[in-house]
Order: sequence, then C-alpha cells, then structure tokens
Amino acid sequence: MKKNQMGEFARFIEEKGLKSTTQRDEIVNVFFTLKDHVSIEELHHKVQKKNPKIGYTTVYRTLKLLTESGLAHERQFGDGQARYEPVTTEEHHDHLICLRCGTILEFENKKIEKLQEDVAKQHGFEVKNHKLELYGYCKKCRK
Amino acid sequence: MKKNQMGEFARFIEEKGLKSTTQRDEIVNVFFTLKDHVSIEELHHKVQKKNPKIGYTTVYRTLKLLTESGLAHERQFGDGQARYEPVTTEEHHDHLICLRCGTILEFENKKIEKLQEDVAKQHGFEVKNHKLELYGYCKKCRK
DNA sequence: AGTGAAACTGAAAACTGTTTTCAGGATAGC
DNA sequence: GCTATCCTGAAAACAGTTTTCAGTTTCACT
Ligand SMILES: [Zn+2]
Ligand SMILES: [Zn+2]
Ligand SMILES: [Zn+2]
Ligand SMILES: [Zn+2]
Repeated sequence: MKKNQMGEFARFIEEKGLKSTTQRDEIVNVFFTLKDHVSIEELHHKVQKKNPKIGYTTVYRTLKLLTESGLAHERQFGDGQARYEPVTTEEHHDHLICLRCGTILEFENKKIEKLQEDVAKQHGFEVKNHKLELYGYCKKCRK
Repeated sequence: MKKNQMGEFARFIEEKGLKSTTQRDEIVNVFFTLKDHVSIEELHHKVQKKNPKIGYTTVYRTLKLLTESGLAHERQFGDGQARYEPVTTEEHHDHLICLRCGTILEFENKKIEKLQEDVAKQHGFEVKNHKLELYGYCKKCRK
C-alpha cells in the first residue's frame, strides 16, 4: 500500500513535468506511514527527525502537491490550522473530534449522506462536497 | 425582536459589571439588523457607514461579547475568517454554502441530528456540538 | 561526462486574520 | 466634581500560511 502510494505520487510528478527529489520522497514517505490527521508543523517535525535539513516550506509545498494529486485531503477543523490525511480508500468519511484530548475518529454513515442529498435537493442545491464534524468527549475523556 | 435583543445585551453588560457605551450599542444595533453570516470586517464596514470613528478592534471585541452572552454564534466556514450570526431562535441549524456566489442557506433536519447521536453513541462519544456544511452550487449558480 | 534550461530548496520576508498592548477618553458610583 | 474602573482605537504583536529570491539540483540533450 505504501509502495503503491509512493508510485502514484511518482507518476503524478512525472505527468506534471516536475522533478523527482529526495526531499519530496522523504516527506511523502513519512506522511504515508502516519495514520492520523497531521498538521504541517507536526509533519515537519517528524520529517526533521529523519533529515534535519528539510525546511517547513518544502513540507508545505509537498502537502499541496499531495492534495492536488488526490493522494491527501486537506481538512479544516476550525482550530486555525490545516490538517492533512492520506487518502487510503475511496470511501468518504466524516469525523468525531474530542475536545479534550484531540483524538479524531472517523465514521461513515450512508443514511446521513442520503439525507444530506435530500436536503440539498429541496433547496435546489447541487452538493460538491460536505463537512460533518461531531465535537465532544471521547470514551476516555468523558467522566 | 430587535428591541428585545438590545435589551438582553444591556442586561448582559450590566450583569458583568461592564459599562454601556455608544460604540457597542451602535455595533450591536447594526449586527441585529443584518440577516446573514457576517465577518468582522464586513460588520466593521457597515458600522463605519453610520459612524466612521468606530474601529475594527471595538467591533471585534463587541462580537466576542455577543458570542459570550449567547446572542451570537461564531462560525468557521473554512475560508479562514470567522463569521457571526444573530441567535434569533433557539433552533439549531446547519448550512448550505454556494461555492460561487457565497450564498448561505440554513436548514434543519431532525433525522440527521438523530443519526449523528447514534453514530456518536456507537463510538462512545458524548457530542457537545457539531458542524454540518454542504458546499456546492445554489439554484442560481448551477448551470 | 558536460551543458543549460527548468525546476527545487530553504531562509527570510510578506501576507492575512486575529489578538494584545497602551495611552488617552468615557462611564458611573460616590 | 472626583476617582476608580472600564472602554476605545491605533499600532504592535501573533500565528499560520504563502511568496520571494538567490543558490542548488535535476534531467534532457549532447
Ligand atoms: Zn478524548
Ligand atoms: Zn479523516
Ligand atoms: Zn450561488
Ligand atoms: Zn446560520
């Protein structure tokens, strides 16, 4: 799976006429070993543990490329900084976010998706994408 | 209704031991005549048309007070700037947002809300609040 | 291998929206 | 009126993001 994603990234770079660099490869590699919804700064830290020379800007630009290629999703959880996650499956999902410990769980519910479409239709809207986030306390954090 | 809201704001100010000022009153007044989801900057512009001396900072601080008092809700629609709306009814609602013209429609769907609770329960989550936004094209903007 | 055009990198600067600071001004209880 | 406290607005500080730019690397073509 990681192999595959690295390959897809290489193909994207190739198709766009961009160049293959070790920095990008290292960044993308670390990114795909992470499961979670990571911020640019967090990823930069992780990457620097392997190669301290890699700068924030390159991490930023590589995440933009990953997003553009469809291999990552950019998320805005309202805390003022973007988070990125690998697109592993084709499945859309939404999020449960713990207000205390920051844990982020994913879920998918077809009924909700269907009802969203119904609502949009009632208002003459054509939905392109949506955001559903449930904020609260996770199993560990609620008392 | 506007009278009422102004009154509630005055009561809040009083209870907190704060002082009544013309700037705040003017800002709050303009805010409650607007229907829509307004940014600080937009509100500042509108307010300045009535009183050019009022600064951005005071608008910012007054919106914080309104939010604190429960008379306004702060929304983060992911475009990087906060938006505020008057809390007119007690009814919770979610949003349909046009990607082209920026129109924001509101809706409320009990079934979706119920399903959200179910999902949270399945994951041991206690939901405090949630965000559901459908992005797409409105009746006018879809072709 | 050598060359050159095009792309890449990383530090620093610029930007954007938000928040804090601070000196002067307004408010309200006495 | 006096005075403590709060308020105001310009400017500075902040935080996350994005752009700039000078030097470096990649790669197609010899
Ligand atoms: Zn938690
Ligand atoms: Zn996710
Ligand atoms: Zn529209
Ligand atoms: Zn609304």
